[in-house]
Amino acid sequence: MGPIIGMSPDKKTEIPGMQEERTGLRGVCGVGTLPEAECASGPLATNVDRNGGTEDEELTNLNWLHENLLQNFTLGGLEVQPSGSPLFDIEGDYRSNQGPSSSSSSSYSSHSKGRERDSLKSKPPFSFSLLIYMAIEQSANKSLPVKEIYGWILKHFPYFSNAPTGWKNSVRHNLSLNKCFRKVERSLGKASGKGSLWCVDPKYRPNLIQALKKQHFPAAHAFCTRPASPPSDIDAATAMMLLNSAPGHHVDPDLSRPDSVLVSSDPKQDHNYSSVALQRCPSRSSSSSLSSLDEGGCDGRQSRRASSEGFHSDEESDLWDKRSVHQTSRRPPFNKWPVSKRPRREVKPELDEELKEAAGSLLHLAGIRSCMEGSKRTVKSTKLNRK
DNA sequence: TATCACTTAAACAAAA
DNA sequence: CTTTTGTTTAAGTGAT
Repeated sequence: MGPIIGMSPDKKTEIPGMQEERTGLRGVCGVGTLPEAECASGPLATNVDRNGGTEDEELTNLNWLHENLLQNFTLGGLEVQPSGSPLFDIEGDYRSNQGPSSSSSSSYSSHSKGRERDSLKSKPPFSFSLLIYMAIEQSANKSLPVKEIYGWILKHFPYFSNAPTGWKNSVRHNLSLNKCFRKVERSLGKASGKGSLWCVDPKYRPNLIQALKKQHFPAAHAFCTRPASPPSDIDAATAMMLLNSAPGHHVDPDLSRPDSVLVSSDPKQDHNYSSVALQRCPSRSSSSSLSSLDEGGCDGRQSRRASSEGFHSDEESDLWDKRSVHQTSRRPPFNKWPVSKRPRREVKPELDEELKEAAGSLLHLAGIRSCMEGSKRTVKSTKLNRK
């Protein structure tokens, strides 16, 4: 049954060391708790980017971070980026907006063009789960039918437009299996149409956000020990509650700033999308199965293997910690930087500077001050924790 | 080497 | 009847 010949065709195209990351995360970045941007179908973004340069990956990546995070990664605040936002264009077609991207993008722009094409070819550094999450979060109603999810992905990651259609299957597969996504009947809203709407289970949102951040830029969380805030919209309360309740999460109540970046102070907290063990989706049959262990109740047939589909809920309470820790590194974002196999831990001194800069801007943007110290500590503690 | 997270493929059923 | 959507199962890859 499964693929026998080394995965899908497109997979072959990607070179394990230099592919995905370059893609366009840019656009996506704005995800988080997106406000009710009304963009469900009208995506917001216009992107720009393409980062990924081939040559200067590190710098490039940093630039990417800088720009992206700064301009778009407003968790929760992201909102609709006017198409004018240069940085929000993940798509391959570097739309006209590449104007001088604001801030510091000088370097970026200089390279960006060269990389545009890359983003078209490279795979997004996000897992399907995150892509779906982003799509949903950016929708006006925070729920989308699969078709629109496809559309969002295509729009933001042109890579898929050329990829074999299998990715759609993967998307559906994820929707079905990930506990993070819930199917809701489409009653209001789009009256007709096939299928149901899919939304993110609020319980898992914080985790998704964390995961997203980690994938974006693993070191990003280190920049802020203190999470900024969730979006200013209604979800804020929920998100805060969730985050606060989660171990290590502290959300600044005030952060209603749209552009704040939400970061977990706890390194462990990452991307265990399934934070609190809970049963998910009542509406879903076995989907949740992701973890037969945890929600054994749901369906147990997905045995261990299936459980690996991601997002498990913790079987053991402490699982969250254990898993999240390494989950983070699972899909290294820009990973596979030539620099080293473990981008996250080994930060070169030069990079450090870059990081600091980026961090500074980021923090500034997020309205967070003086977290560098904290972040440093966080980094250290992270390391310690990992041990 | 085992395990985990994630991806991809495919079969199938149900709905539109 | 065809296409889309949703669910499941199986297997491969890569990282730890």
